[in-house]
Amino acid sequence: MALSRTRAVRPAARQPRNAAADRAPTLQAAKAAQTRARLIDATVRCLVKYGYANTTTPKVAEEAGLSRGAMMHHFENGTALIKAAIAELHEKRLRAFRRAADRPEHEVTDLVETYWRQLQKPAFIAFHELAVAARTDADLASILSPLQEEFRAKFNAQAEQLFPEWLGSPNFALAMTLSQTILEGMAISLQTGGMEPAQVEPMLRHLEAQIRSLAPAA
Amino acid sequence: MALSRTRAVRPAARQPRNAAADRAPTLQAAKAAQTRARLIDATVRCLVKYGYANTTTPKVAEEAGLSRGAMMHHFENGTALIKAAIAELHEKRLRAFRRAADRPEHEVTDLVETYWRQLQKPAFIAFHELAVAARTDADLASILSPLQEEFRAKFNAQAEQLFPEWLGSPNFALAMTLSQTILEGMAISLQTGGMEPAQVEPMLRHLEAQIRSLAPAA
DNA sequence: AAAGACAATCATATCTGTCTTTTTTAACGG
DNA sequence: CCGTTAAAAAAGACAGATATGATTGTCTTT
Repeated sequence: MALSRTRAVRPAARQPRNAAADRAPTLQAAKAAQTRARLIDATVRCLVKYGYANTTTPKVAEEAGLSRGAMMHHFENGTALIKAAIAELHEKRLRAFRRAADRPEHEVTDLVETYWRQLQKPAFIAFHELAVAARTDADLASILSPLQEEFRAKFNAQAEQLFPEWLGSPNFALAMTLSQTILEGMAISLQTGGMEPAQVEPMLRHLEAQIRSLAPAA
Repeated sequence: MALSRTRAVRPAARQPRNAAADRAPTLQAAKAAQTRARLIDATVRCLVKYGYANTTTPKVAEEAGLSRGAMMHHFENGTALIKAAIAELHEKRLRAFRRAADRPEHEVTDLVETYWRQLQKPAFIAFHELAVAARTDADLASILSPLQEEFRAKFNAQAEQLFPEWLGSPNFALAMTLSQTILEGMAISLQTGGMEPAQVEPMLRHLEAQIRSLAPAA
């Protein structure tokens, strides 16, 4: 996709057009929002199937079952589409954690299981695809970095709220980093052929034991 | 780079030409080997600087200080260049381990330190760049997969040889996977902005403690 | 003279952004 | 209630940029 900056200053045409426009509150043109969602979804699917580099506007349009012209009507350029997809992925990650936090039982190892399940979903693959691309793409990085920081902060806050007994423990940050590193590292290694799938289960159980041993006396 | 397969069947011209050719053992034209090495080096540098997707033949040629035409003289197409770079990276990884094994002192945690240092080098970034691209590029994957498996095997064999007391321990595989996952996961997270650098040291120390506690009674 | 190293150029393919044209569809007045 | 109309949606066409493989030409070395 390459995220190229628009050369000329477009005459400010076709602004993002928030679903519920200023004065016309309800419109059948709320269907536009649905189409936009369809395009964003197609973008994420393309990220997973083709990788960031090969996620081109024609491919996304085809994946969404639309013409490229129609697609450009909803997103003025490829950058806008990627931005929207990133925002969508980010919110999806946050929502998933909120859901997990709303569950009644809060076992220490629930976080591990929940996050691991998260990492199996396409959203994580797409996000990693973007994160890797951002390493050599300053524009992409400027979009992604703040969101990554926000996610880390909310992740920690969520965990702190779920397990108040950890509050103030010097082991808290370590346990968080350990969990994230191991789980995300495994997810990536699985995708890129770096590790054998048979090792996943033992690793999960070991991590759970680790966390328990790091926990302060309840 | 995209690793596209050559369409027509080239008339088998210009075979790889191993540095020391069959009968003409010594030639000043061994400079060709030097140029090839320069090109391979430039390729790795480009992988780090621009990422796999943006590592194009013009960029590599420029980085090597050669014309693209000259480059095509040494590597008939971009695929051949990438293949050579992969082989180079693979051998570099293996050599680094052999060097580490030749050192006299074999502390348990030496492996951690040594591997972690390895992961800071450009070679690992380049390799991960390739591994991620291979997820959606079957041709690249067919080249990379066997090498990854070979690396894993040699990595384990090396460790087993260095620490014979682990032999037969059910914890051995776990310790190996744990080390690889944590260290590689951290290296990637650092590159992609997924974790805070301040957390690296505590993680390294924790991993070392982990390995010690997994070790069988000496 | 012959071969290899190197350079320059050509032709093709694809992606991107922009512009123009057609089709659909919702809104409004008769 | 329905037909007209204007805007939105969709499709298509076009030019610029860039990457790629291939071809041809030049110069040095043996």
